[in-house]
Amino acid sequence: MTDSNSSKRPTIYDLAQIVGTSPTAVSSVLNGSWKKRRISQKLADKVLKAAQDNGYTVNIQASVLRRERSNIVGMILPKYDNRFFGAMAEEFETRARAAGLFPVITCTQRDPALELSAAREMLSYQVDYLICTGATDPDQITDLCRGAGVKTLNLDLPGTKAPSILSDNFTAARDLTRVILDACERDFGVVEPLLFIGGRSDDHNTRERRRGFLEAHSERSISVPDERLITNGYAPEKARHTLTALDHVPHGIFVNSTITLEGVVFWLQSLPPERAAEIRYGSFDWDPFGALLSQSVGMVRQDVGALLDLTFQTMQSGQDAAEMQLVPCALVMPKF
Amino acid sequence: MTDSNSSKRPTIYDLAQIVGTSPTAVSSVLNGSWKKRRISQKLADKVLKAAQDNGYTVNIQASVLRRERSNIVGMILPKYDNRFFGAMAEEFETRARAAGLFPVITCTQRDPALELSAAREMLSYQVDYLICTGATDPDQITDLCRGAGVKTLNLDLPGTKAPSILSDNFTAARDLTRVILDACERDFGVVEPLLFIGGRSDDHNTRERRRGFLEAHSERSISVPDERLITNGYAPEKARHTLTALDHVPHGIFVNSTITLEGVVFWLQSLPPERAAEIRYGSFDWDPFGALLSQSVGMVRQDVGALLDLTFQTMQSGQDAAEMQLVPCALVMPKF
DNA sequence: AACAAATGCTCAACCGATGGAGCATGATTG
DNA sequence: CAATCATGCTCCATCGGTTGAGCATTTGTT
Repeated sequence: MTDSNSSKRPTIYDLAQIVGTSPTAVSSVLNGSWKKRRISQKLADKVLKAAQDNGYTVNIQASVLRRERSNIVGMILPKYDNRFFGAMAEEFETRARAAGLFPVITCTQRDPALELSAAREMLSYQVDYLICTGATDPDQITDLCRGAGVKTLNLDLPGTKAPSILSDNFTAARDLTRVILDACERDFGVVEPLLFIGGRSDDHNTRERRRGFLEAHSERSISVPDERLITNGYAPEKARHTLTALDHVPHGIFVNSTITLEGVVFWLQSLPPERAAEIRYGSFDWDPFGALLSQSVGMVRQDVGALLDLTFQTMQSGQDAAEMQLVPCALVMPKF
Repeated sequence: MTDSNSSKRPTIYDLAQIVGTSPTAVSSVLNGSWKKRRISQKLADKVLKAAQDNGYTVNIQASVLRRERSNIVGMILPKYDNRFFGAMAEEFETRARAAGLFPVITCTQRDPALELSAAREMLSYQVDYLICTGATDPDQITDLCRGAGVKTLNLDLPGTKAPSILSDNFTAARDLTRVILDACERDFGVVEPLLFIGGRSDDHNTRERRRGFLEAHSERSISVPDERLITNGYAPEKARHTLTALDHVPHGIFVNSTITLEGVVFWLQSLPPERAAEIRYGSFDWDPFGALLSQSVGMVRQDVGALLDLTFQTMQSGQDAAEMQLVPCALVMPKF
């Protein structure tokens, strides 16, 4: 039934002994190449039963060591602390398994040094492919991996040396801006430049979103003064302090991330209710609670499924060129 | 500078050739055992430089295969979609790296079959230790791993065959219930049984929280009718439908998870404002947005840091007995 | 019956890193 | 000056699974 004496895990050599055959036969039965190797059904059955009975699990390390491909796909991810990255991780795992691959994810805390050492760790695992999500310096990682013959792909933030897949930040930001402008006009009869808050000006996505933000304003011939564009980081406290310190906050606010939104909402709650009621905001990235506040007029929800479909498609096609592919976002409107 | 010809990654054999020494010397320099092996500083420097120049990374597969310990610690996790599990994953990775171990996390979608196959996969990776977070059937996994000589630990949900580390759900739920009862009395002058919503009655944590909930009521001699205890799952839509269908919802609601809270808040937003203003809720598990709604009177925030400190401590002590250790939670009160 | 072809399996080398055993040197000691 | 010891390194077997080559034996063909 179970293993008799040894506390160690059974190997193909143990199973071979039990069944009375060679390790080669056992290996080929267990890895599925037995048909090609002309092993009889009868022997295969015996081996499978023995494996079952003895709780055999293949030693991936040994297996990968011998083969040329590891079937391991790595993903590095900045954080697990918001819905977007959480969904990316889950969907990545699901798709990898569906494709018969082994996913390995590690999170890098938005720290460039950690990103690099994480990439190195992935190489140690002999990953066949590395997906760099939201990496600060993806090109550096691409270089590192290319030296080891491993292809990479940049997800969510673009690089210049590997394929990049990201959301169409510009279009989504433009559409979201329109919605906020509409809401301000509808609810308060006001046509004025919105406040853009959150993100960093050196960040590709922030730049694209700001471009969409400005585009929607210029469509309506609204000019946006520089002080309405505040990109001093993602941190919630920063946003709250900024808003508190501002002597005039417009009716409409474009919030550049859910993490910044925390600060905005905190600030909102500190206002007298009649003042809070005069605010409308839209946020880039979706959060179930953020969407439910009454001042929320829309949220951009990135299409994680499509991003990852395209990622796997690109990966499996072997495409290696530094092309950028954009995926449309959904604009989620309040349900009531 | 970089590797000259081969697209393959350099091995210790390549470096040995480059430096003009033996693979053993290279290996011992790179893994730190060179002092003990009486390799000269001069040779060590040459090897390190060659490794640097050629972008060498150790082949974990080969290394693990040869050694008896892998230094890999596995964690299985139900989901990445809320702050609690996200924080668990991040803190686990941080602590593992700090201890010189390699973390591998995989998420199992609350699916018992996936949990088991994930555990099997972890064994394939030769993990030295497996942490089962929120597993539906942890004992089965413990059995599987024990057969392979791998110790496990149950985190967040207890098992009966391995050490279990979890939050003190009872105390936290009792304290949270007190706070909600207080709020209802203070704000509305009402003393009545609260509504308990969310979770499953076969789930250990839900049972403990319900026990705390009932304890707080009985302290005040409030009896709770059965229909006030609704544990028909965590899904947000379920909670919303239940609340909508209820002909009388009390002023105070005990929400058993942030995922259920989504449904509660959705329902709240659908009420006329004057009706919504008559509700107070507290929630088990913390979410930044959930905490900011005006009806929120408190949230239990599990102490992820302490949970993982204790986890690593237990792991490193080698303690193997099926003991249960409880970690106190924090009760986060609204800030305004 | 003679030969070819298919069937069913085993052998042995190998993947890359590791660690015990061992072998030259040069330095130290009685 | 032989014996002892420390120093600095190399050799080789090994971990467990994979794969090309190869070897009996059986089956099919003319």
